[in-house]
Amino acid sequence: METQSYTYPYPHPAVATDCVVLGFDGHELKILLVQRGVEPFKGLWAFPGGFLRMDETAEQCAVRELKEETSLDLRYLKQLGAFSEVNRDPRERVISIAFYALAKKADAKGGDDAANAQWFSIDEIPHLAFDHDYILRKAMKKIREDIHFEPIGFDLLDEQFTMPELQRLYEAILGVHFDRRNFYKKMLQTGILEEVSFADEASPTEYYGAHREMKSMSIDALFGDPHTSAPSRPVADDSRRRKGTRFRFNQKRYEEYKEMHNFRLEF
Amino acid sequence: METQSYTYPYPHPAVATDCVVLGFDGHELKILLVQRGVEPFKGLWAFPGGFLRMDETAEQCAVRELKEETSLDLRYLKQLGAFSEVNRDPRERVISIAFYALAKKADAKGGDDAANAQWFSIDEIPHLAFDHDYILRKAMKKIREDIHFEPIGFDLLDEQFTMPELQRLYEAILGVHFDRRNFYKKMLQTGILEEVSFADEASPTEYYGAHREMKSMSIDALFGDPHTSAPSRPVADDSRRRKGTRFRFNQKRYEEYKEMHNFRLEF
DNA sequence: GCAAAAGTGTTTCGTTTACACCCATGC
DNA sequence: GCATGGGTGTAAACGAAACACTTTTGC
Repeated sequence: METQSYTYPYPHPAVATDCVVLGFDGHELKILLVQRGVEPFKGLWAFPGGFLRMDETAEQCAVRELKEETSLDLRYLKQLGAFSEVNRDPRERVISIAFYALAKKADAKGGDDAANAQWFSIDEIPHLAFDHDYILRKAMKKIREDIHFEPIGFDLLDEQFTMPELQRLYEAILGVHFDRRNFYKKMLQTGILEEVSFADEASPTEYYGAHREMKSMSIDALFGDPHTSAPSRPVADDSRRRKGTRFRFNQKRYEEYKEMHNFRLEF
Repeated sequence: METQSYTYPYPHPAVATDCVVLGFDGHELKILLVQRGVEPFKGLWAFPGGFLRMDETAEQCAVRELKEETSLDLRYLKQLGAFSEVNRDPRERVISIAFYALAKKADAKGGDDAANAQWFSIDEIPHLAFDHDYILRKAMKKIREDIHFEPIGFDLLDEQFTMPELQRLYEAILGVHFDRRNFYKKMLQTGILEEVSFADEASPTEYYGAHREMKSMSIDALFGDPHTSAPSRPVADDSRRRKGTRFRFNQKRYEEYKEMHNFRLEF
C-alpha cells in the first residue's frame, strides 16, 4: 500500500499505542487481548494497539486501533504513560504510549467480534508479547489508585446496577472485602448515586432488552417511591425485574460533590 | 555535525523529553526554566529537555538533557506522560514525554550554572514555549496528588530539615495552611522521620559546609540522647546550630511503614 | 419451604480538627 | 526586652469499622 519512504536528518523512533481494556462480568475482572498473527511474538497475546498516524493524537490512535481490532467503543480512556525501553520491540525502536480503558459490562460480554480478540480473566492472563506483562502490572496499579478518587467503577457496569454488583466490582479491582452495610452507607452518602424507580426502568439503555409501555408504569411514576406503590404494580413487571434495588450514576451530582470537596472525592 | 539521513517506510514523529524541575527555597516553590536561543519560540522560556537518542530510554534522556542544560543532578524523576497534540511543535510532529523532577534545596539555590537557566517563583512563571503552560499545570496537579502518598517532600529539602521547613513546603505545594501542632503530630506519627542528634550533625552531607572533628563529638555519640549529654557539649557547636530541631528522612522506616499500610501511606 | 443474597442501624474506636500557652532565639 | 518563631497536650467532632437480624428472591 505504502510505497513512499520518509527521511529525517536525525533518527526517529516509531511511536505506537497500546490499550489495556478492562471489563467486568459481574464477578471477575476481564482483560481484552488480541492474538498476534505476525512476527514478532506471533501467536502470543497482546493488547490492542498500533502505530500512530501523523494526523492523530495518541488518544485518537488508541480509540481508532481498538475499534479496528475489536469493534469496541470506549467509555473511559486514561493514559498510563510512555514505555521507552530501547529493545522493547525487536523490529525497530518503538515507543509505546499506553492507556487503560473501561468497557461496559454489556459490551464486555459480546465484545469479541474480532476473530482473534478475547476476554481473559484477570488471574488467567497468559504470558504476553513485548513488555505487555509489565504494562499490565502498571495498569492495574494505576487503576487501583484511580478508583479511590474517580468514579471509574460505573464505566465498567451497565447504566443501571445493583449495590452488590458495584461492591463486587470494587472488591475485584482492589482485591479486598468490604462489609456490605458500610459499603452501602459510603456509596449512598456521596450522593452520586440515584435509585432507579420503576418509572425509569425503560431508560435510554434498555434493561434486559425488553420494552415497556409508558402507560402501565405512569402511575407508579407519579407516586415516586416504588415501595409504597408496590402492591398496585402490574405483576407482569416482575418478569423483567432482577434481584435488588438498582442505581445509576449521576454525573451532575458527582461534579457538584467534587467541587464541594476540592475536586478530591475519596471512594 | 550530522550529515547522514534516516529513512523509514512509514512516517515517524520525533520524540523528545521535557522536564519540570521543582525547587524550594524555604518559602516558595521554584521552577527551573531555560530561555530558548533559537526558533521556534526564540526568547521564550521553556522546560529543559531535548530529543531522544536511539540508545537511551526517555528517563535517561531527561536526566542527560537536564545535566547538559543546567548541570543539575536529579533526586527524583517521575513521568507525567506523553503529550501528543499534532501541532504542538511548529517544526515537525514531536511527541514529548514529560517528567517532573525535584531538586534539593541546596542545589536549587546555586543551580543556575547554565547561562540561560533560571529559577522562577511558581506564581511568577512567564508564558512558556510550546504547550509547556499546559504541561506545567499537569505537573503541578500530579505533584499535589503524589505528595499525599509518596515522601517526595524530602527530596526538595536538604538532608536535614526542621519541622517548620517541612510544613512550609507542604503548604507551598498544596496551597493550604496547616495547624502547626497537628502537622508535627502527623509527621512524627508516621515514624519515617528521625531526629538528628548533635552527634550526627557531621553527617554524610555536610551541614552549613563546616567540618567537625570526630573526636569532639564521639562522647556525645556514645551516650545517644543529645539532651542528657547536652551540658558537656562544646560551646563551639552552637555556632553551627540553626534554629529548631532538625530531622532527617529515614528511607528504611518508610519502606517498613509502607509495607504495614499496604503500600499506601497518606501524608 | 429452604437456601442464598439483599437490605438495614447502632455502637465502638481511631483519626482529624480546633485551640492556647510557654520557651528559645535574634534583633 | 521585645518580637518572632519553635515546641508541646487535650478535648470535641467526625468518619471508619465492627457487628446481627429480617426480608426477598430463586430454586
